Amino acid sequence: MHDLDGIFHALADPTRRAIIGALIQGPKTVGEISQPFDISLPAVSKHLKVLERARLVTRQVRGREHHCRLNPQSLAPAHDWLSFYSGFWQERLDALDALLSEEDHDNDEP
Amino acid sequence: MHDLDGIFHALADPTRRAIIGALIQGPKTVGEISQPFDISLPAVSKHLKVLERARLVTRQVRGREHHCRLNPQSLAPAHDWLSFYSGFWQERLDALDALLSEEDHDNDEP
DNA sequence: ACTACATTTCACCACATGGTTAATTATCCA
DNA sequence: TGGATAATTAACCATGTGGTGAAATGTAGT
Repeated sequence: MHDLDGIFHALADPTRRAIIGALIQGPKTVGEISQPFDISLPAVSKHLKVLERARLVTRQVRGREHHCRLNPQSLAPAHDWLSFYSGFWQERLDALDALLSEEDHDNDEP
Repeated sequence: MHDLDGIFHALADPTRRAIIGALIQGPKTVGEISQPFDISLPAVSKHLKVLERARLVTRQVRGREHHCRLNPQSLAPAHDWLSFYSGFWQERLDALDALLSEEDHDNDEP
């Protein structure tokens, strides 16, 4: 599986994005993470596993508490991918479109 | 459903990312899009529907051909989200970590 | 040792996903 | 009109997803 599959899939769920948003302030235990959400602890545990598999979150077990920490540099591949496709190419796509529609125009009026 | 759900979900599949990659050179028909892939036309059709729902691709029906066109500015929300979390915050997260581990250190040696 | 606590694992459910083949719709063209 | 072509829709299948409650695991504290 490509890295991007796992990263984008992890980001496609609003609960997981919210977990990331909560984790940006600093490490939190699983219980602390689950607190604002209206879902069971096992559900949160599963979300965390998805985030871990994508390396967006790392875990440090200290006693019975699992401290989860955001690993933002792992977002880089996704960010790079989007930077490549988003905005940057907009102008030259517009230019290409203009060119193509000119061609069409030429064909319409031979 | 939040926009980001659909966008990130659309991007989580390698076939769909490849379709986007193919479409960056300019509009293509469904047949042209499906040509490099080893999957059936209905499968491609489904992928295109996912991309359309996320507004990453628009379609213009001309006769029996459906011309699909990339809509890159629709990637902006995802790009913005990632810009916010990726890299930009890295330094201050590092600073926070340093601060926290100092505190821990203080606690270890009172 | 016993109990409380933090978290995971298990077994299950409803539903979505990505794929298939076959049938359908709609357009082009001779 | 009739046949080829472009694409979708329909019906189906295996697997994955997000959720649950109940049981299990492991650690902390008295």
